[in-house]
Amino acid sequence: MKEQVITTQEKIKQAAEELFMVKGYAATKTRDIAQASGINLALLNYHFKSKENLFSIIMKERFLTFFGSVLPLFNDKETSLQQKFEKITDKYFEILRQNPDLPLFVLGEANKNPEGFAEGLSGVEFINNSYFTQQVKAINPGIQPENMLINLLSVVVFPFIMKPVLNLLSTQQEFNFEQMMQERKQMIPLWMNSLLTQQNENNEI
Amino acid sequence: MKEQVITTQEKIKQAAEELFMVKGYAATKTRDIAQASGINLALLNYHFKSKENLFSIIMKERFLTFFGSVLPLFNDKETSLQQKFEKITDKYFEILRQNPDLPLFVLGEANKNPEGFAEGLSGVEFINNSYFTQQVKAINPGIQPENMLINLLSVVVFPFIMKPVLNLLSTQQEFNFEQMMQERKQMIPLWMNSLLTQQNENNEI
DNA sequence: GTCTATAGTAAGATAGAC
DNA sequence: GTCTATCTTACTATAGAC
Repeated sequence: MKEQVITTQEKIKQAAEELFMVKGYAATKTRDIAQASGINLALLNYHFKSKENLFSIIMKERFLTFFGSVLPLFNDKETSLQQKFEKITDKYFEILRQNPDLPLFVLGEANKNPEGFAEGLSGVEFINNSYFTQQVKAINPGIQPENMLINLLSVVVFPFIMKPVLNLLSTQQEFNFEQMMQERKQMIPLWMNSLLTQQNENNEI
Repeated sequence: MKEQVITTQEKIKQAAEELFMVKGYAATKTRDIAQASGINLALLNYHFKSKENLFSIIMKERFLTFFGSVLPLFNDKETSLQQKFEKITDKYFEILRQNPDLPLFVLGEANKNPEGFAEGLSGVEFINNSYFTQQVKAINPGIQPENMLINLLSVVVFPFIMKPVLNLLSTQQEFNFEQMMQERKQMIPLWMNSLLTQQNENNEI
């Protein structure tokens, strides 16, 4: 185990990250960051030059956390579609459990500042005609592959985004977020499978 | 057609809504709102007392737009599950096409301020043991009904939230958001159907 | 590297004339 | 109802001592 010397820079970054994620850029004040870091306001500017710069550094790291480890799985030539569904689900659940505020932060910023967002993603291997796309086309040519990508990300990520809404449910009835997520993690690959292979029978229910 | 007299209050509210949605509360300055409304800063406070108050009014209206017209559909005793899937999808697509920034705004605020969020939703008929829930249990007791609720909302709403990400895709290949959404609107009810009725066969693909 | 003190500015809100 | 001008506070950033 490497010696855990937490530098001042690290302390500031961790505190800033927490605040930016929860309150957003504009609502986070440099004084709050300084206080949460246990250091002085001037020191923040000494280390990071400006609030804008500090934010930019953190944002790029978070973008990579959100996309970097998952997108490559789409292009893996060694795995079947079924395996992709499983691996992507597992990986994302792991990431999102540790960073529940990540999706809203990343997607919110992507919305407020699309240019900076695109720039922050330089270096990320993208979906562009990925192997995933080819596999979907091979199995079901009747569906746009992008829609399978979206379906998968939707059912994995969205529950974390709507957690506050779900918590409203839990005050009204017996409801357990963790228990629900466990079922999801297990079921999502099967669900994706049945989406992909459904035969448009449209059997009335 | 009623005479379209847009009052000053309306002008301010519309401008403020636009700005709050795109930039968020803290990043939106009262001077920006005044300018976008074509009126003066003082007049904003004359009509709405404070920025906080103006925001609170707009937020509550948006919460109702987002939840009010859709949640009752879950409790409709006259419609089958299949019909619910269709109606909810149609209704939400209609709302979200007109208000593409709505989900991020509502869910972002719900995250930053859960108390105010819950408060703003007083009066909304909720899912609490809805007829939808009973129908899901009847057809497939092996799935938590909340997870079907989440699945439906996920595949409907999440594409609007990740639109900026999808736009990145479109710069790399031929990709049309509208075309994709059309397929989704048509397919989502069928997808939901096959999720619900799948038999856990786990056929390898 | 870290602090105190302060400069400089931006933001929300109000006073008071019309 | 609407405006101009102004008050007051809060914020980012820097200067300068240690």
